[in-house]
Amino acid sequence: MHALSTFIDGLSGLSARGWELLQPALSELAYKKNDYLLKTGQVCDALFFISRGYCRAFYDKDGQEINTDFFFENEIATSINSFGQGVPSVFSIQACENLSVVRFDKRRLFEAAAQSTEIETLGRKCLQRIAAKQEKHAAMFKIMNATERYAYMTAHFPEILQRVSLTQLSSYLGLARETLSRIRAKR
Amino acid sequence: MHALSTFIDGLSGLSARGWELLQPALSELAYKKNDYLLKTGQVCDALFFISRGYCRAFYDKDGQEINTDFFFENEIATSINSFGQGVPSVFSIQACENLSVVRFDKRRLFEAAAQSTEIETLGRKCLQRIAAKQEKHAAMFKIMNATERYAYMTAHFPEILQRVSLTQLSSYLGLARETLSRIRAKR
DNA sequence: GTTATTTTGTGACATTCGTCACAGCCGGAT
DNA sequence: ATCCGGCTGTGACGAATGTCACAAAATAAC
Repeated sequence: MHALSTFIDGLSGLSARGWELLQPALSELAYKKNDYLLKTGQVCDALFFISRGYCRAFYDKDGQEINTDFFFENEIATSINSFGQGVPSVFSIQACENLSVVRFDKRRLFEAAAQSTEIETLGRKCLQRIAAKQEKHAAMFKIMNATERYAYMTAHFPEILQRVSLTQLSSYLGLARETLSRIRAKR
Repeated sequence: MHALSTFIDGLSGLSARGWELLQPALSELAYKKNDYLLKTGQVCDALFFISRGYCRAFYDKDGQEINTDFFFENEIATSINSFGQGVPSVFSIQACENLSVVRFDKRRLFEAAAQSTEIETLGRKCLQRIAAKQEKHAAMFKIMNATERYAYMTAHFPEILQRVSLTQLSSYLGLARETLSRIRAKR
């Protein structure tokens, strides 16, 4: 739980009472590599705080898997659309390594938030961070070409480069594996 | 203000007291076509609820303007990164038509939220909607090619097609104006 | 240590897309 | 009516990217 409390302190913090109210919503879970945290078609009823390992969100386009996101330690993995609107998720979330997570149960989280403004604020800040990540990521595709996108990733998210295979990374950057390989070959 | 109250009711609603607390944060403003709501480099200290007209967010890539977003009636326009983190915005927001907006002042909004959980909840729901929009939009670039992106827009956001010129739309879809013109020519 | 399996690199070629140039069209201003 | 500016379409051509095929390298499994 230590990683989680550091994460929460970085957002807006919680009083002792806030923590107490939050407890019923939390559970520590372990996933094995390739296990699913969420499958396409399911309604996402939880947030997953990643404490160790990493996972990916991917979309199945007639048999071909396209990665739409990666979640590393101290990030929240979820489908915003599914979680927020209560609709089936259009993508899956799968562990890429053995994974330790803290699961936030949606129903219990909302109950806790209803009793404590602190927790409501925490949820807002968390969403703010997710929205900001998506805003930047969406802009990347409009502003940059393939070479620039790769350079941007190496400059701003070197961790992803180190831990994710190029095969997995290519679809996240919106290009073919071979193209990414050739971009890297040019210096 | 009627459009705003309908919008808020659609999120989570507000009691009479909530409305009263929110008032000091709100101001009705009019922008003329081509006026700026936010300029690159400024810190965004407000949310803009669009009640009439529409505006665009665009990034300046060495002289060339690239549209990253459009905001129509009953949407919230802002830079999440700048507003949330208090950092200078990397893009501008500009009126594409004469515009009527309700401005939410950041400082006063936070004061109101501190006094009322309702308003805090409203902020969270609003962010949730923005995050969901970005999540879908970012996925579009990874999952679809140019032709599919255009077809997706016509199917899901016909309003944008009707009101935004193809010249403006092309950069939003991540392609050259001429390419969009040719995609349309093929049936 | 050896064998599978996965990952990465590379060549050949087709397709898509961007860039430049120019023409036609439309609407607003005078 | 005329002019002007912005928007859209189109041709020509080169650059970028995708696809298919296969080999080399790295990693995992036994």
